[in-house]
Amino acid sequence: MIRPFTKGNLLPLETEAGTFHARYTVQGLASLDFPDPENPHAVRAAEKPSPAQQHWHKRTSEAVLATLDGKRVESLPPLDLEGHTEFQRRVWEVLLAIPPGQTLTYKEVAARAGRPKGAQAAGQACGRNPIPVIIPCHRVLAASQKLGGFSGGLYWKIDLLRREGVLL
DNA sequence: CAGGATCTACTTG
DNA sequence: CAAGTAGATCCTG
Repeated sequence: MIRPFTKGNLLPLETEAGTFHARYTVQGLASLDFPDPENPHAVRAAEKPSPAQQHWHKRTSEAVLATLDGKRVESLPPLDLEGHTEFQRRVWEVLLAIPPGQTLTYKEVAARAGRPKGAQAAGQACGRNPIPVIIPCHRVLAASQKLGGFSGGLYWKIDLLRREGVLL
């Protein structure tokens, strides 16, 4: 995934599942990328973070590691969701409230975001989530209890759910 | 206006 | 069951 004109500092985040990359602006965590599937432990960048960013990165790392372990996240860094729409932010707020091991359907997410008939729009918003894992878009399934989609690759959706003990 | 990480309600093998 | 069709819905660029 190439992001040529993004701003902020990109910091590597080591896990047993590979090296994620977190990007921070002056406002907080702005995006999280999955490890490179070709070379999971490759480090794409290690820029010089501000003290605040270093502090945030520690919390991000703990949150990602906890989620990979199926555990509840204690605290999050500030999230920089600027540049997105009202509806998207509402959907992401809904996702943040889903505990590990639990799932909602796209329809339920839409309803909680205030648009009971906007299931497809909710799916669209999930697909644009810039901070997967932390904003747990993997905990949203189709109404048929089937998987639905996942922009990070369905492998990750299955793996993250399995780590939380969700059976499909 | 077309296109989605959808849903429901069909109909057909 | 699975797969296909059709229409409804609504946010996005």
